[in-house]
Amino acid sequence: MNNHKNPTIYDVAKRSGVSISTISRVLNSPDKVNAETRNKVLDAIDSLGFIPKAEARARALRQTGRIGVITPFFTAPSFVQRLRGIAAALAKENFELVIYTVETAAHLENYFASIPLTGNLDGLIVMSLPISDANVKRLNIPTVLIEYPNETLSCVEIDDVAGGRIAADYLIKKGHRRIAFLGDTDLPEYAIHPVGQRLSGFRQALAEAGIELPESFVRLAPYTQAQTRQVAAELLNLPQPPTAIFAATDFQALGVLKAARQLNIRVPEQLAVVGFDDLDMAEYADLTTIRQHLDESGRLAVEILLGRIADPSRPVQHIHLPLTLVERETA
Amino acid sequence: MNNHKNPTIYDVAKRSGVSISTISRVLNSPDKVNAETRNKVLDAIDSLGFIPKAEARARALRQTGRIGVITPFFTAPSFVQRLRGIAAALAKENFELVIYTVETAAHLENYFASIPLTGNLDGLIVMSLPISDANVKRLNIPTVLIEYPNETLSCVEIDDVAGGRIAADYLIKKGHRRIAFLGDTDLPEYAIHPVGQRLSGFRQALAEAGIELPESFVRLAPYTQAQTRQVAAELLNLPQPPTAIFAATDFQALGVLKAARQLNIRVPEQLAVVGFDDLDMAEYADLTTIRQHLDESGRLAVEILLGRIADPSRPVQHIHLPLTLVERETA
DNA sequence: AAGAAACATGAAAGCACTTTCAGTTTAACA
DNA sequence: TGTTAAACTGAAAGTGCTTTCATGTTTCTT
Repeated sequence: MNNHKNPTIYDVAKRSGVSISTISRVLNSPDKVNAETRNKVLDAIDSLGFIPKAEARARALRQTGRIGVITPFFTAPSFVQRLRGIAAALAKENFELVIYTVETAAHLENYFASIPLTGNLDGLIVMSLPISDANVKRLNIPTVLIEYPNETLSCVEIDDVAGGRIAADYLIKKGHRRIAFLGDTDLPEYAIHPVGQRLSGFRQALAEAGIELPESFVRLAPYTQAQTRQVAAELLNLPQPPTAIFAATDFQALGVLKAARQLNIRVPEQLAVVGFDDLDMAEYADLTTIRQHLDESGRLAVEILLGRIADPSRPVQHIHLPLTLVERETA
Repeated sequence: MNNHKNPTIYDVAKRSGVSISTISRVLNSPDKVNAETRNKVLDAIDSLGFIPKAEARARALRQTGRIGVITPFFTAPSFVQRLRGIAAALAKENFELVIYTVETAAHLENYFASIPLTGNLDGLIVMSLPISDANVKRLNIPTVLIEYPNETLSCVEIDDVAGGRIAADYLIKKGHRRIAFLGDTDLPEYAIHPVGQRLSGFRQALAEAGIELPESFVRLAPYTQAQTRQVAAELLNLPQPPTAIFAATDFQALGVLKAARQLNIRVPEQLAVVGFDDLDMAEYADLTTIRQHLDESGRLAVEILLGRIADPSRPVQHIHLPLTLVERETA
């Protein structure tokens, strides 16, 4: 009857003509069962391909650890690259990787409500997402935050403000005076907004150097190639166009490069472009950019987390990953 | 009494003065419970430190709400894009995504040995990895293969041979006669080799059109930008260089474009380039390519898998995703 | 104000096993 | 042959949770 389903110990019992108790005994204390009966049962188990589930589960939950990652749904390449660092570090340690992608604020709230209770995890990494103090309090497992600071939790932070400064300083040093900013507007309410920070560092550095940043030079575009190109083109078609553009994201920097190419503007001679992230793509495009060590940030988060799991008494760590300028051909 | 033990929902029920059904409800469908009652229950849960036992839940539910994906370690962007499709589809259905990354053959074998026993998954997706008949037999949960055919398991297949033909036919139609192929050599023993198939389709189509494919026009390079560029440059520096190159992968197509740019070879006027995959990057680079609907393949695999989980009597499905040529600016 | 519809809750029946307890065999021994 | 201890085995009572069904309560119609 129950032919190709998942067999239970009832099926085995029927098949071997004994009661379920005996099956259970064969499994758990074989010596208490008559050898003949035992063999009959074992045969039945084999022929049915029976796998005792509870036991398997128990073993699963004990032997291999599970760590969860809550991440914005990975459209942006930078998330993926961080995730890659996490996966790499985890694979080495024989931990399972459970991924929770969030697409709405409710989604996120939901995860925070249920994961600590029911997630069955040994540790949690929250990637590029904000977490309220209330939710922090609810967390009953070791947790590491990436790209979001918190007093009581370990974090791997990126100093986006400093990143903005680095970009500005570099462009200023190169002699540029008309420098524009291009960021993204995709700011779903549940996400964090590093772009704003990058802009603010950028602003500060320009101000300190006594360089004006007209509002027409600060542009935001949705996070798509087409729209970024469009906005970049507007910038470049200004009567007094910028001689340099700092894009808050490599992905958008690529859009700028593309727009420049279409307008026959030579890079870096007529237009310097600096990105942010140092995605894999940046190397392909020879993009000068601010590297934030995406892979590394993931790896580091895992390291801290596993340390904490192994020894919960370890102190909370707040790590600031250094940003570095990668000088390539676009600026 | 049961003071510092592991509290159960019975304890919570007693503490909050409601029945266990209500506890279960606030855990699983909070909106079905009066807010006041819910808060009482939540308080009790908090103060008891109650954590529902996953095993009991899984037993009652007869499913775990977790589906696993075995994937090659995601260096190649195409894996990630497929994964994205999977994650998107799964999140909608409220399933957890557990990722197992494979880096060695032993690793893979290991997963196949342990996952059926211990994985405690409702279903499994095996992405771009081969699976032996012996391992197929061991699998005791619904499984869908991506990019690898199997008689007894559902699969989402890519017709790489046809893809190679499409590329060749297109370039031939465009008038090219000296057409080269650039594939990758990173063929770890555990992985599948779609590039070989693409080459073979490409070869066939050329042969049928009576066009010669000299061995010097078939080049393989490791899957890195630098080495791809190098090999592409060699191809382009041949005394009789090709007028078109079919790269087995978008990632490598980008390398070719880059090499051409460095050699001041105009694309598509002097050199046509066709890629394969249609990665996000392809759009940025305006690359003409063979689209294999990566996201879609992931989504589809999930759909089939969940269908099978819901109703195991559904027949095995073998889906061939259509390949389409996306004509952009490089050929 | 009566009846309908919508809500909120609890009782109880699973789910797939484990374990205790008591009954039945069997084998050994006088 | 009759006892008896040892060895087996099954019935049944858990285990912690979900879910259906039924019963009470509200709230809404008209």
